[in-house]
Amino acid sequence: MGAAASRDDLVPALAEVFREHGFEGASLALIGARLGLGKGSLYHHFPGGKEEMAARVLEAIEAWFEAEMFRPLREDPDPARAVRAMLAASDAYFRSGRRVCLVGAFALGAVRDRFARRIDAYFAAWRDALADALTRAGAEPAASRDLAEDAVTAIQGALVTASALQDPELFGRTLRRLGARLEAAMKPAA
Amino acid sequence: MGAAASRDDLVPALAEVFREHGFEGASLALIGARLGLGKGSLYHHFPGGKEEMAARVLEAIEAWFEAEMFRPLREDPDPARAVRAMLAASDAYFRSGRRVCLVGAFALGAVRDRFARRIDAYFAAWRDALADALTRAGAEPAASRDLAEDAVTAIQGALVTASALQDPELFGRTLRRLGARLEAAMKPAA
DNA sequence: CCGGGCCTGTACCGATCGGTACAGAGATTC
DNA sequence: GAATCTCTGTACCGATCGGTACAGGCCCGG
Repeated sequence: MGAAASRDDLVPALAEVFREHGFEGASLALIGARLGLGKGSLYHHFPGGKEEMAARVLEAIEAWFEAEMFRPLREDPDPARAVRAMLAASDAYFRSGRRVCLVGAFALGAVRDRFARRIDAYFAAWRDALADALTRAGAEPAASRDLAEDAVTAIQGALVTASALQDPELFGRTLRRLGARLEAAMKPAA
Repeated sequence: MGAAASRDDLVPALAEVFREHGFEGASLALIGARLGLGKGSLYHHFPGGKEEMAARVLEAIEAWFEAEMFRPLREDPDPARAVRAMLAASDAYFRSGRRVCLVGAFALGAVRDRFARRIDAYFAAWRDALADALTRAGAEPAASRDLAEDAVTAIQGALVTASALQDPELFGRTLRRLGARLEAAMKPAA
């Protein structure tokens, strides 16, 4: 379908193709068709081929999360607000469960090893940034780490089951449950 | 490596290959090598090709979960015990987070649509059986449904993040947190 | 000893895979 | 206006894809 109008839209469009078809399933023919580019152009912009395309996509995703979620979690003077913003940003980014997490999908597949460092870094940064915010919001450090792990896990799981059951609302319900758990932990005292 | 000794070991061995490489990544050459069979034998046992292989694998998985987890959840006269047994069975089946859920991996990929009914049925049966057990254990029906959805989601998410972070212990920690939440709900009164 | 299943390996098929080579279009620069 | 540089489409490469055809090995009942 639609050609990518601008060059800067190339990576997001690539991300969408990888999200929908996975790394192995996204053939160069398919990518070219979706981006409106022939192989010549593809290899001009990404001399490293598919591997570089995927690497650039992972890079862009990590940069987006870092700027929009992880940094606020670490630096916002109001950590509770940053936590709530994270949940809202998750709902927006994953299109309320209609979109899949590319990094999570890569983690389950055979490509995991090829991009191990980036995949690991993405989840570790998310977990650590959230734990930091929870601690700053008054939770015990140990409890914060536990809860942060729980939160990232719940979001990933919700993307899996929402996709499996074709039930996008499941994602919203999970975020609500998760929000309640996070709020409870952030209250300075029970 | 090792050839599958008996014919009955074919499907479990197939499942392992699909788990490790995904549907698209599991080529017939790879499958043949892992099962110690040539294409002739492969197509003799599975005339429908890869599609039938995957279908038989999903069938076998669903049958195992039905017998070992879902039915006990629905029928065990001691539902609380069945819930605890489910957590233990999950830990065993997924090798404490070292193994991935094939159904979940399929759900995230492009193959989802091809096996939509089976994937949907697997997760729906799990959720509904667990909700049934929780209700029988004294929880409110609405809370049971919520908690059951939460549990299946948490387990799937833990498999994603454990694989991503190469941290199998994350799976056990998630099961412990989940167990605590389930136990709390099963107490007849707070 | 022999005929006929069941099961197997192998050669082969057209299609598609990721990747390369290259010639030319279009704009820009002097 | 000629040279240059960026970007593009297309033809082509060997390898591999899923799948088919088929001949023969094995083992059985007769």
